[in-house]
Amino acid sequence: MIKRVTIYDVAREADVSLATVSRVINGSGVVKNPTRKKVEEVIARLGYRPNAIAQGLALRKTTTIGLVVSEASFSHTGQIINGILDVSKIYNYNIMLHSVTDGIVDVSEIIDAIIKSGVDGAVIYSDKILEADMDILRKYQVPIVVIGNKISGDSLCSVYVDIEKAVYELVSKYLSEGKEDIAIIEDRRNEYISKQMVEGAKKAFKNHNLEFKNFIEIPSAYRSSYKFLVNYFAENKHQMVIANRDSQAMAILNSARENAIDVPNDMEIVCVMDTKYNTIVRPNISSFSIPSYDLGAVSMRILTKMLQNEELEEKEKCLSYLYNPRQTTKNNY
Amino acid sequence: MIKRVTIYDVAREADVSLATVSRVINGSGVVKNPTRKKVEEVIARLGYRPNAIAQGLALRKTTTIGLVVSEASFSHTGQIINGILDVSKIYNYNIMLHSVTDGIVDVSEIIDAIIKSGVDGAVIYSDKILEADMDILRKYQVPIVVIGNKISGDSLCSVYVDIEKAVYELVSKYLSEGKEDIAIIEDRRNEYISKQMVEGAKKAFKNHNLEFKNFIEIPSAYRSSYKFLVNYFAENKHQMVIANRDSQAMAILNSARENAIDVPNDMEIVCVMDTKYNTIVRPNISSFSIPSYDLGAVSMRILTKMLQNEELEEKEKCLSYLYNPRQTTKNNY
DNA sequence: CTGAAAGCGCTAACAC
DNA sequence: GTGTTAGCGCTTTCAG
Repeated sequence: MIKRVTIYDVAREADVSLATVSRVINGSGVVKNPTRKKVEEVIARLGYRPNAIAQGLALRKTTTIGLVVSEASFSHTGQIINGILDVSKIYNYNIMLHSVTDGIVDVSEIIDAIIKSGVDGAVIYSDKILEADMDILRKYQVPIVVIGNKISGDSLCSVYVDIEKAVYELVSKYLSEGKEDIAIIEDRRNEYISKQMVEGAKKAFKNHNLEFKNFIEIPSAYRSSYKFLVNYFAENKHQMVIANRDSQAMAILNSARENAIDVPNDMEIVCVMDTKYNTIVRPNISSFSIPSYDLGAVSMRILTKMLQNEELEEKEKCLSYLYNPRQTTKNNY
Repeated sequence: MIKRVTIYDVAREADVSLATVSRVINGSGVVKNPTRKKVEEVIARLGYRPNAIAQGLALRKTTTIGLVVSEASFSHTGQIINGILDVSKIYNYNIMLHSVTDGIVDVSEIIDAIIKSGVDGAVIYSDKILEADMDILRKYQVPIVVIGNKISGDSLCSVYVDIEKAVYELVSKYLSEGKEDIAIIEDRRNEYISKQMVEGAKKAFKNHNLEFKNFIEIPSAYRSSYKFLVNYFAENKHQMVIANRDSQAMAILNSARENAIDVPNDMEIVCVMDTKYNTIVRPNISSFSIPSYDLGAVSMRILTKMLQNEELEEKEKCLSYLYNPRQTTKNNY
């Protein structure tokens, strides 16, 4: 950021005042047409670009929003980011990206960076940021939209998919068909979702006067759940198993095949997150489709509304999922 | 960004001057210990955080770097982003994320945003940003690191993997075994890589006095290459085919299975990008492993060096790949 | 319709 | 050691 052409240069060159230049670049106030033309010509000639930092200082807003994610490499997260990026472009916001990587960064540093950078708002998609952290942000007047958790508050909204309900409905269906040996696989990378899945199952079981107990936790000794699952399903079998991530569902599928368990006839599999891999793998994996891109896009849209004090119809926006029965389940419903 | 506690508040409360406060928060200059203590106490009590925007203005640098990617949802891109994020945390840089999505954003807007935001530097991983665009950035003194293309210049470095060489070696190996029916699948989303792959193959063929001609282009009518490939391999077969993305390799695998083509005995498949899905799918897909995370991490590291005028051992950094023969190829070498 | 001037919050000479 | 002050580049009253 060495010497660049500034508004002074433009003003001098066009023989007008700073104020006038400022008016033409912002379209604020009235400027006579010839004056405007002249200024615009100089701007073009000099290749002047307003310095957003200085604007930020003067206006006390940055048209930048902070985005916090846990892990950028999941396809689901990528989609969310894409959604946010696309909408933010439309409303001319910049995105400051932060990630909560265990070990390298701790949450307090991120909070710090967010506050210092003076973002106008933030979108958070991460289990790792807790209520307490968000309190700090709110103290600094940062409007926040949370993705994935149903939560709201003064300057806090959320966009989520009701996973609990999804699982509840699915499990209920199976129970009413008399299939009671249903298991849910933990997703250590998404504790919150795992919890919701279990809640949904519990409710469904309770309705049938049964108790849900097949929550399969991944022992922490395993670096990847994949390894564990391949072992587990070499020795265990359920009528139906629900996993969160595609790779988990695939692990189950693989070990089923290796152990001559027929999917879907001996064991059915449903995956919560829907990614393209679910339809690439054979058999195609039945799954809910969680609208990742929309989660991102909608949350960004809501944030823009908050920032412009527009009316919000609801602070907790629930996006609907679709159930896509494919080849790992027996009944299409 | 409403009224926040400023350096003035701290100075007044601690009964010292701005300069002193500035000195303690920056660790610059010398401050007597009791004074320092007092200031630190006030800072803590008031919850003061320096405003990075104002700092940016005063210092004419932002400790923010711009990151441009084509598409955030590929696992490969996600890994690159993770690498960049981790390193940027270490050196205390913020990341401003931009994506070049066809239709929604055009490149000139991104260039504009980057310049206006006054980033200290930029990392670009996108085929869509051309030389001409980078020239503009350089005119504005933005040091740039490009990922994926071998390129360099005044304030321009790059980090890449020599895909051409990888393919050259692989193809040479096959040719020397007398396997000449080798095909390469176009990846429309990564034209540059496709081009390199073809170059590598051409050279290898030329060495054997042969001509490479099986570059399979995906007709633009197809929204996804997956569909096309399933059709193509229902009617065609090669001794060996090389694809770039995992989903393409899987498409080939699927249609091979459906058409009773035995992989690897009737047809071998190699994928360039290595993702976890390559080892999840059965048979496991042989592939090169392109160190995505490292591409990101190294490029960010180089950028920090450029920004601090540290010595750079090379402006075009080539990262090495590994070849992982798995179950879609016959020979392990 | 346009210009002058006072900040926005912070840093960095330069004094004291 | 610590305080004073002049910017950094821009916006926005308030006069004219």
